[in-house]
Amino acid sequence: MPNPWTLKMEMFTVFSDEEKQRLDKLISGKALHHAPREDIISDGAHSADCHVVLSGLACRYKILRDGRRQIMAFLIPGDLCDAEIFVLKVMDHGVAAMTPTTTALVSGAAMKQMLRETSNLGEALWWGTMTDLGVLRERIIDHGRRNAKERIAHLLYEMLVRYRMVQLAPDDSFDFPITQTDLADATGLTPVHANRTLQKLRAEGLIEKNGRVIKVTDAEGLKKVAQFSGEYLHLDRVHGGAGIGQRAGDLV
Amino acid sequence: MPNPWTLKMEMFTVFSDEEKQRLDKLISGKALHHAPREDIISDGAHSADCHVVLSGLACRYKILRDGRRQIMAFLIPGDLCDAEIFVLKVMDHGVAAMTPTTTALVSGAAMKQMLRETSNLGEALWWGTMTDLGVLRERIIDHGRRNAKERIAHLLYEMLVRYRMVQLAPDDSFDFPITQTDLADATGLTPVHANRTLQKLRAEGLIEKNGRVIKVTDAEGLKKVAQFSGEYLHLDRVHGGAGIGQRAGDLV
DNA sequence: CGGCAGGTTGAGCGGATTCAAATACAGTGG
DNA sequence: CCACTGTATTTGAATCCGCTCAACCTGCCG
Repeated sequence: MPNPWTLKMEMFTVFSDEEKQRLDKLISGKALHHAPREDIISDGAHSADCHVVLSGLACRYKILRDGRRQIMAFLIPGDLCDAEIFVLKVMDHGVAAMTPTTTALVSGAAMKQMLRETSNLGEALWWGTMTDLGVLRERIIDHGRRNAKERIAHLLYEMLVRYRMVQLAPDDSFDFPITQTDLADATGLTPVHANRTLQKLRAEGLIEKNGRVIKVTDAEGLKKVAQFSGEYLHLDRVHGGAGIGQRAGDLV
Repeated sequence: MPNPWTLKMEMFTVFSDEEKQRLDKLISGKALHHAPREDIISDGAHSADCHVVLSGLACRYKILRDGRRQIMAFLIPGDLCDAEIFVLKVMDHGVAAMTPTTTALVSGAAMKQMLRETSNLGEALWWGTMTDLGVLRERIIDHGRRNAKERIAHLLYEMLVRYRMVQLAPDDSFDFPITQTDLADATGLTPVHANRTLQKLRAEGLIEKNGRVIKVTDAEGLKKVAQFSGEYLHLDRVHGGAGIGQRAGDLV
């Protein structure tokens, strides 16, 4: 089973065996274990190396002076936590683990060099950054122009697609053990309202929650209420091989 | 007077004369003129080259199926419209002129090469992309955790700082001829509510509007209402020279 | 002068918040 | 095994921020 980082980037390109091995080697170095609520990188910190999520769930967040918190993104296996370290002095937000999470510490120098290459690897890293931008823009639309129900539906559907990318959504269900307070901080709602909205989505038979796992019982329905359109994830593998395996676009 | 693109990037680094000339040359090619409301790049389009705003005002936007519009970012002189063209097949949003706008068409190949360089230029381009990410994240906080007044104040203060970067905010006033409907689409409010909120900011003596130009009459006050903290713009010139000129951090 | 886009104002409504209390649940230690 | 504790979820009721709808005003341009 390939590592999630490779899996994710293969949504964009096709790697040679050699390239895959190179990626494997990069993340096979030091693995870090983070307890829930522990910062993986703190706001204002700097690091020479960067972190790739291997398992678990993390989030980008920022806390305002008056204590209000906003979660700006969820990070799942395969996601890069801190691409900014290559040029910026300090992080302008924090990244924290939400569940027990493991990350691979990847040499900043090696990453930087890879980004500079004209290769599948360099392109794929770029693609990751650009789709991160796309995801953030979509979140702005969520908050600005979608109501509570659409907003939560959109977030959940996006998570479904992203989990599918790294093959962690068997049967349209995925491990997503966040509290409703976390969900509220991510969607810009209050915990109470997040709760009531979630109940509606369940009542309409779109999703189910069994403990830590979310099961999307009506993917098409959820997609429809969310007005989801997956172009912003750019899952159109450019150097598509001869029909081997699943086409990336089929995931949305 | 240096071009705005160079000016902006000099908030991050210090260019040699040679580097400045190279930038000048890059944007001295074809200049494009765009009428208000005209797309500079359309959603779904692809281009081999990319656009740098030289004058005027543009925005990134997306329109939902039901007609709702969200403006995700404003682009002012010095801003790069479409860094994504290097790796992505198509734009996942549109960029439109809001006023008569001129852009320089920069060769995609030349840009791509520059990004690959280990040089001040390459770093500066990266910095631009990373701060774009920061700005988007801040917009998410705006929408998720700030009320109408804080939100508009935050946007306006950010615009002030960004106009200062390219020396277009003499006396804390800048040309920002957007309609209240545009402002509403950017802040996730309705035009009516944007109007009332704007009135409050004026009544409190924080801003003034004279025709097309916004004058920030009480910068400190506006900053306070907005709970503005400028770290996310990363205006800390790394290779700072011997105290020549204004320190970038003084702009926030 | 008429037309039109943008700005302003008022009144009523509603989605989301706030505050508060009740319930469910998991872990811990006696 | 159960009482105890802290955390998360659920429910209710009152309130408010921002929305909707609609009218009116203003400045600009043909």
